[in-house]
Amino acid sequence: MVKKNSASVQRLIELKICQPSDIRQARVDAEKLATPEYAAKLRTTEKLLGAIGDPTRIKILLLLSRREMCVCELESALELPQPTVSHHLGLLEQANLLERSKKARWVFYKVRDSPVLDLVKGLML
Amino acid sequence: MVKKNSASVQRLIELKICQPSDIRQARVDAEKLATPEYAAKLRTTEKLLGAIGDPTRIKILLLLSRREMCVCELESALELPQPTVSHHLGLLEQANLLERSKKARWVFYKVRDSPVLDLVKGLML
DNA sequence: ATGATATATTAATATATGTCAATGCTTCTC
DNA sequence: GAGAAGCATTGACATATATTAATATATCAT
Repeated sequence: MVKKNSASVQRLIELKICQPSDIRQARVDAEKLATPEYAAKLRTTEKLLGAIGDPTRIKILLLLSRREMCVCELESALELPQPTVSHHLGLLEQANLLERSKKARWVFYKVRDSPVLDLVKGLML
Repeated sequence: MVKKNSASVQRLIELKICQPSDIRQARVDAEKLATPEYAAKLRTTEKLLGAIGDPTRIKILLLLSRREMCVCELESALELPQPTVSHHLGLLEQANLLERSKKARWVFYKVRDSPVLDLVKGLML
C-alpha cells in the first residue's frame, strides 16, 4: 500500500531541496485526502463552493441577503426567465445556503447564516 | 430607463405581501449589480470562487497550506499527470490564491493569505 | 369546478470545463 | 553544446453545466 516516490521527488530529497520528513508528511496528507470520510466531506464542500462560483448565483445571494424574496421578484430583478432562476435557486438550496417557505401561492427564499455567505458579502459589498 | 414591475410583482404589492419600498429597494440593488464597476468586481469574485469549486483544487490548497511544494511533488501526491496539475495550479494562481517561485529547475507554489483559503480550510480541516 | 397564477421539472441544446497526450520552452547536468 | 529534467502550453476529447422552451404541479380566484 506504500507508494514509491517518483524519480523527480527522489531527486528533490537527494539534492536536499526537500526534507524526507516533508515528503512523508505530504504522503500522509494525500492519503488522508483519499480516505472515504474525506471523499464525502470533499463532495459536500465541492457542492457548496461550486454553488457560489456562478455570477447569477452570487447576485441572487446578494439580493437575498437584504431580505427574503419570491421567485418572480428575482426573475424581475435579474431579468432572467423563470426556469433559469428556479434552477439556480435549487442549486443554492441544495448547497444549504437558502431556505424556502410558501406564502399564499408564492415561494419565498431566504439566506441561511453561513461563513460562505459572509465571504461572498465580504468580497462583493 | 426605469423598468416596469412584472404583473406578478404588481400583484405582490396589491396583496400587501411585499411593501412597495421593498420592491424599489430590490430594483436599486439589481441596478447596482448591473453597473460596470460591479460587473468587473463580479468577474473577479466569480473567478476566485470558481477556483475553489473543484475537488482537485481543494486538495491542492490543503496540501499547500501546510508547506510550499513543487509541481512534481503535487503530481506524485495527487497521482495525476503533470499537465492536469499544472492546469489547476494555473487557475489557482490566476485567482490570486497561489504564488510561484523557481528554485533550481523546480517551480514551487505556495498559498497566499486569503479569507477564501481560510474558508476552505475551515470547511475541510 | 374552471381557469389563471406561481413555481418546479423535463428535455434539448449550447457552452464551459476537466483531462491528458503531444509538444515547446527553459534550466540543469555532463 | 547535447541530452535530460521540470514545467507550461496546445489541442482534442469527454463530461458537466447553464439556458430555456415545453410541460407538469400546486395553489388561488371566481
